[in-house]
Amino acid sequence: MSVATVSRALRGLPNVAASTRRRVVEVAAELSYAADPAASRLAAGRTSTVTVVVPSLSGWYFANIVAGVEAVCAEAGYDVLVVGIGSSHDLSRILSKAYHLERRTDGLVVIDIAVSDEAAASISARGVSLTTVGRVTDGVSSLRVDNVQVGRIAADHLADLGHRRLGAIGGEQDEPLGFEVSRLRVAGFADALARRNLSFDPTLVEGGNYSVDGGREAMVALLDRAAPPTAVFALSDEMAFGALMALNERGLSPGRDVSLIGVDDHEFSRVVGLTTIRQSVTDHGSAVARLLLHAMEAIRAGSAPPVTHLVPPVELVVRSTATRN
Amino acid sequence: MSVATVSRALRGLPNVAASTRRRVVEVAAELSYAADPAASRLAAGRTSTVTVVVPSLSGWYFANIVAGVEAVCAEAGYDVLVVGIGSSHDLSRILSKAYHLERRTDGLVVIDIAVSDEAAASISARGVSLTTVGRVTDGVSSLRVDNVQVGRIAADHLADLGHRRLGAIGGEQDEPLGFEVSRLRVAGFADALARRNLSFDPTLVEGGNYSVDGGREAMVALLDRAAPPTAVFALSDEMAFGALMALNERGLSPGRDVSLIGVDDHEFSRVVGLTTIRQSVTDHGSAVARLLLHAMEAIRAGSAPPVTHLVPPVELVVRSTATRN
DNA sequence: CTGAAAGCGCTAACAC
DNA sequence: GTGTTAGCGCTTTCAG
Repeated sequence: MSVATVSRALRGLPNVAASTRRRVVEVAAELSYAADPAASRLAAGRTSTVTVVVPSLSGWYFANIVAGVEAVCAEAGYDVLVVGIGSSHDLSRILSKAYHLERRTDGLVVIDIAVSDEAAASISARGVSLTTVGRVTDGVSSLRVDNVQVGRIAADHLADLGHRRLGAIGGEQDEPLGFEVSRLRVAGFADALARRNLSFDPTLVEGGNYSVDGGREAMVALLDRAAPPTAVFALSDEMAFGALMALNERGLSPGRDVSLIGVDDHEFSRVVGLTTIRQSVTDHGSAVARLLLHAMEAIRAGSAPPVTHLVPPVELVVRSTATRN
Repeated sequence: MSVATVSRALRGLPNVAASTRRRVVEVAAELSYAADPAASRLAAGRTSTVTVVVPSLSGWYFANIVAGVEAVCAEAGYDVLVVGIGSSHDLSRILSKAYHLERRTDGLVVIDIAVSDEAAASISARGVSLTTVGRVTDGVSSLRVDNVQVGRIAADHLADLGHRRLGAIGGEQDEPLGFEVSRLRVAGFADALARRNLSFDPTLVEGGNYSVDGGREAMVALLDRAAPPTAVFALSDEMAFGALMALNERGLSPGRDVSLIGVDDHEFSRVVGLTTIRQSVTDHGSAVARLLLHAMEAIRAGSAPPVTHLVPPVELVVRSTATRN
């Protein structure tokens, strides 16, 4: 029996007699033989590897997305490569010709990092599939929550509770990784207030850098205003935790003195009774990985990959940090 | 100029005239040429890839270790592959002959998963370097905190505060991934108490599964005892957070009614004032990655890889959840 | 110090 | 359906 037949049989290609295939598979199992990945990569150009590009791995949000991606890709037989692009702000490193992206990976999931149309085109030209989370690029499958709606939900809840002087803790002036998330959430927040003819003072938005410390400092800054807000919208739970610290340090009680709402429904939100807007981050990771798997399958079959934009729901979770004014 | 010379020049091998090398490097930069990773893998057997094997990616501890590993490996020019072992309890999948471990990776960092002597031997026989975190195997470089000491620090602190009836929240009866961590911490805890002639009631240890929910349930179970402990040692901060929830639910105040100490110094510990024992997890990841880099370098140079066991320090961080009895 | 040539272990045309 | 034969793009002897 020739190597070619074995190769075909093992990969489920057509033009192999059922009986032949059966025997090959059987013997392969017996010998626990499988194709050398390095060799098939070189010969076929297929890597059986998926690459996740994240700004950082520490941080609840990214870690959970990656966990979701890893779980489904591993299940599907792909290796998963993790690339942290730290503060480099873009994808240029892995797009450089010398990096040989297409020799390293079959698919890319890019998390909360802007992918320009040119970058997407270049990736696709190399035969690499692409999906994004948190940001959308024309013609590439993506997953993102409706951040405008997130902002609206926060504003509506706070306004329903009778709050009129509202603040927010969000991204920095200099958005490090192109988090347009902050902009959208704040826009939704302001919009919902406007619809109610409530005013929103944009100077009551403090940068919180999506970290506990940043949230703490932002809350301190807000409390130091001449007229501090009676309620604040933290754009992530981690920043809300920092805000809680700041309140505690001043002897203020969340809910009683200042209302607070976050976003994420982090495991610890329950611990401190944080009212928040839930998103199921690990599920987002799994979902976007499945999108990628489909795209790679299509490419392998020679058809155009489907373009799907997933917008998973978010949900208000009422706990005790936001109360009637 | 022949391909062989270029190959040698670019990889810094000897037997290349300085002038030749200079020109090659120059032209390569100009063309942004670099060797195709798939091809060099096949030809040289070197992958320039490091694999991190973790029980899970969600969870603060693992995510941070991986972050540390990724940062230094990427810096050193290695791709980093992440393999979640989930509940499979061991490394068998990646050790199977068919997986071709040595064709996928140059080095392995295995986190909190038992590596038997045979497994280590098999890995090393394939020319793959190995380092571990949290557990140690003979002859393989590792990093772990002194978990016995962690337990002692907790016990000493609580005993110093006058507590005499102590409980602990730790691993499960059926240790899922071979966390001997729990055993060691509890052993150190009991030992420190014994040295002070204080008794430790082993039935006051409840499994908490290293999760918030698990910690909560464990604390509930402890509170339901006929004689509940006045202080409890949670073997991780995440479990301590769950314990805090349980206390809140019963209207009990941490510190005042029941003292609590954790382990990790999670970002969130400051938020709730959790007294804890700090370990710098991301640094652990970086440190173990450097160990691996050295080992791989040695292997490449044909020398025996050095075996180093790092035991980074831990540190008591006094906050407000543990107070005088 | 440099070049020629033989693989690394597969996959993909192309014949049969 | 199956076998044969070129490569995939490097690295690595081995001559020179």
